[in-house]
Amino acid sequence: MSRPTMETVAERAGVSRALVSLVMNNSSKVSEAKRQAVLHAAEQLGYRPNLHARNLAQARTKTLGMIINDIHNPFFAEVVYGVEAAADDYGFDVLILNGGRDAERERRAVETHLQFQVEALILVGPKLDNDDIVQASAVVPTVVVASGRDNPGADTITTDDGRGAALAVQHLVQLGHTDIVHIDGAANISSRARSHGYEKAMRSLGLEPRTLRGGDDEADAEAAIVDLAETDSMPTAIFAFNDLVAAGALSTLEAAGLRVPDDVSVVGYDNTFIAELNHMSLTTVNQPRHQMGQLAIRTVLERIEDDRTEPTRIDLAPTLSVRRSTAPPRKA
Amino acid sequence: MSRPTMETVAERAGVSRALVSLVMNNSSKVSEAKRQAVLHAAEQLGYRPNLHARNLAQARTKTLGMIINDIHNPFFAEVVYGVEAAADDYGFDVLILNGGRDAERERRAVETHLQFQVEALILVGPKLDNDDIVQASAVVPTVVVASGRDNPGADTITTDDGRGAALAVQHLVQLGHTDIVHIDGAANISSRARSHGYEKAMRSLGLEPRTLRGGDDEADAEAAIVDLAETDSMPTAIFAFNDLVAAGALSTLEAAGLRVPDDVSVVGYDNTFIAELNHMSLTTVNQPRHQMGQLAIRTVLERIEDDRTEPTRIDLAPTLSVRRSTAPPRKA
DNA sequence: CGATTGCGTTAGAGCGCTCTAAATCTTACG
DNA sequence: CGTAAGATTTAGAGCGCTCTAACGCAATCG
Repeated sequence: MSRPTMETVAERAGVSRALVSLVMNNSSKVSEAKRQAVLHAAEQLGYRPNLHARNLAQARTKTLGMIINDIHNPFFAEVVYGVEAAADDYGFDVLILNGGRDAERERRAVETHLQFQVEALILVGPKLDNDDIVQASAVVPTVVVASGRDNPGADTITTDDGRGAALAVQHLVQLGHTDIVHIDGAANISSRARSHGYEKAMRSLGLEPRTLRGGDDEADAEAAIVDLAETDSMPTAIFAFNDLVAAGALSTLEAAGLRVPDDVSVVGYDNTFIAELNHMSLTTVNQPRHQMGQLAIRTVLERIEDDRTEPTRIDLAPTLSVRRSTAPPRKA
Repeated sequence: MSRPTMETVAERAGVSRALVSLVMNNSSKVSEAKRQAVLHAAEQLGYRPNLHARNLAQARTKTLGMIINDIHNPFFAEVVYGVEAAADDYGFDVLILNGGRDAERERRAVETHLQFQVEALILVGPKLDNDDIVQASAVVPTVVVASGRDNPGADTITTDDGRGAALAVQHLVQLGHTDIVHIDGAANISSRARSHGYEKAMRSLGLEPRTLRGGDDEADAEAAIVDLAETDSMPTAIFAFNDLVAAGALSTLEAAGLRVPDDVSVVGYDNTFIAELNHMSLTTVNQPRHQMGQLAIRTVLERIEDDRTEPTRIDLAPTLSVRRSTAPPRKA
């Protein structure tokens, strides 16, 4: 016994299929009597419109596809809230697929979304390389929410990672640090912009940059820190790719008998709630995530309407949230 | 210029539409020559099957709908990974909708999923009440991944929250605590089971339970702690509804000048990565999240195949992860 | 060599819905 | 009372795909 269709409802209500359709889309040109009859029949039958049929018939889906780098990372969660809130305002549904931090999985996710005929693609912190993104944006309006890299052909919403990194460096230098190491984000899309920013800021202040390979999260910081400890080249401050890496640094430093911020200052990036936790109290660079999500939707919907050709680039200003993981260096 | 359809591909390859369909579903009864021709034409045209059309025609979608309580909570993220991995094995796509910690939003999410003709519903930590869940499961196989509550009509994957709470209490009592307060999860689906477990465990050890209203996350712990501090009835140990609440407790306690674990011990629930962070180092109850996700899929797919009538109830055993937020109480 | 088999291919109906154009019913007006 | 103008309602085609049944054709067999 399969689900009731419009036909079933129409029969029950004693009207035509087309009329049921009108009621379901609450058209204004239906008499109140028939409307009630239809709604009543639908209710009784537990009728629910079949979105696939509707999408096929309408040749549009009012659906957006979002792919997030990693649901595990709270940074992305807040972008999602921004996206959803905005999409809701415009009457679009948002389908979320989890990239799982894997370019290949993301590629399949893009494919799935396209087959679902989403009207636009929102890539949050994609692992995909430029080619893939360009290719996707040739099929459907695409916006990348992330940072740094140029994404020819696709719109991007970023915060100025170079500036963010500079904020971190400046803060540390003002505290009196000169030996500042950066643990980067490895292959992460935002990594390059942040490390460039860090290096540029260091050099412009006459300091020698030192960048170590990190990654996405806690575990990825460990190797770098252990390395610093073992080679006896521990700096007085560390600027990490993101809050999770910073958290990992915190743990590993402590495990190595070093205290934060007394022995080493640590700065994170993203201002996730982790940084806010009193016990972490991590100085970090803040990105306006909610706003980024909203702008992503707005950008992509604009592109659905008119079709500009030049890509939109929105670059927001990061800010620094100073907490207790940074302090002046120990006097030598 | 709209997207190419099977028709277009068929023309280009000089075959019939049906043949293209066979190739796309890689049927074995297509000659190699034609197969190549079709694939080549599809490639050239950038053809991509329209899932809506396919779903309509097949009357099945090979898609599962998942609703998670809150993407912001890392606990759910790991369940998601379990679900996705398992679904992948069975060739099902998983659509994620964010409940946003709001019953009304979840209700809409269920509706959206049903309209998308998902073949099953996976509710992770739902805010929905029983009626809604029963109603949904009347339409489509539904599994609830959460805890505690009886959900007549729907399958459930839980960890035994009563047991988990007891583990926490026993641990604290063994350390010598007798004044243990519980901050609950308010309207959360798992809240009742955990607080019942706590109360039962306390009583069975001859101790008087004290339960305070909490909530889902950091912010929700504050009022409870402030209240304890102001009424001068601070216990020697706190058992929190989840890790986020525990983290909030940690912050607020510290802000009130109390040290953890010296003045107050704190136990969380969920063993999220937050608890693991060295700086948090939270003693907490662990749930096998990944496994829960996998079992959810298995359960729900089984129900799609045969249709048993009795609901499946899988109740997994929690474990305790002891870290540095618990210690013997200060000697009076 | 005609009949049989089986493989590869195709025609055509149908999935549940929307949308246009046309049909029907009211109501208003001269 | 006839008719034009609206207001409602409906028939029917079509969205892109799958699936069943049937078709053509080459290989096989007695």
